[in-house]
Amino acid sequence: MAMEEKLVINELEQGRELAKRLISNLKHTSSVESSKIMISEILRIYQNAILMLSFKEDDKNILKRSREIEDKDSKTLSKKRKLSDKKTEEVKVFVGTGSIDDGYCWRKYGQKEIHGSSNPRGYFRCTHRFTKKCPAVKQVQRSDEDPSIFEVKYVGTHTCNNNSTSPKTTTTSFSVSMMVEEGNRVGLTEQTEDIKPTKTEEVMISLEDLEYKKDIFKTYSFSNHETENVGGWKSNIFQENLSPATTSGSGMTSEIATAVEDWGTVDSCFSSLDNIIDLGQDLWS
DNA sequence: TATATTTGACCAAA
DNA sequence: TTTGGTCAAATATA
Repeated sequence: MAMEEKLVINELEQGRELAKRLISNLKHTSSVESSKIMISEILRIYQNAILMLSFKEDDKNILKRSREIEDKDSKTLSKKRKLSDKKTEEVKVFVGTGSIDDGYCWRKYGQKEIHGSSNPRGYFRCTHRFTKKCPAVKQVQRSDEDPSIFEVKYVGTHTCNNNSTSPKTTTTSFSVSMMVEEGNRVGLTEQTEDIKPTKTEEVMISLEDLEYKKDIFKTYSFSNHETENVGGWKSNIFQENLSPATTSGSGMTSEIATAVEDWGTVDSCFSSLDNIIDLGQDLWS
């Protein structure tokens, strides 16, 4: 049985146990608050399980689509713009919920103002681009229509297998405790998708959805730290309004730094997700 | 000191 | 010529 499946089962079992305790609670106590907390936990656990399954589906989609495009011919490369060809050779498409943080390490290498868009687009490459010749690239841009939504475009296939041992090693009991500590948000996430029928498709992910993913990732201990990430890294997915030049920043840097410090036990590879999430929390507050 | 981010410049496609 | 994507030097951070 795959690790992901075990984790999902573990989540569901916890949900069942909590439901039992809730029943007992309702029989023997009159504490409405404790019952509410349990209901909240149960809903979160099931949401976790759903999202974990979503991740698995995403992986299948990636593999399927990558195979479809793999046989394209390569062109002669100029010294620059190496990645331009990758767009026609390998396009990873994330469909569904689990897409923005796939457990890979991303390093920002550029940011551009996009014509007709009020928000800049950030360019990220796999951290292992040079060490493992991993060609994966992704672009992240805040939606004009809804600033709380990020449009994420994945280009290229990971050859680093960086997430092969990722996340999924610890028990989920920790996740529950983290969730309780973090608040009482309950209910299903609302997600918008915009799958375009082009070679590169985009997925729009709500920050609320990311918050739930953050909860999930906190359930894991990340043991596959690459040596090049030992020191950790702070990357803000987006920076805006720092300068009016072709590239600009967003004033999120300090928030991100704080966020990463507060989440020190988590693999730095996930800091990009954390950055997005923290921005989202700012939006909510 | 090593690693990550910022950002102006460069390049190619449209 | 405009625009999007990338490079790489400068800068920031741990």
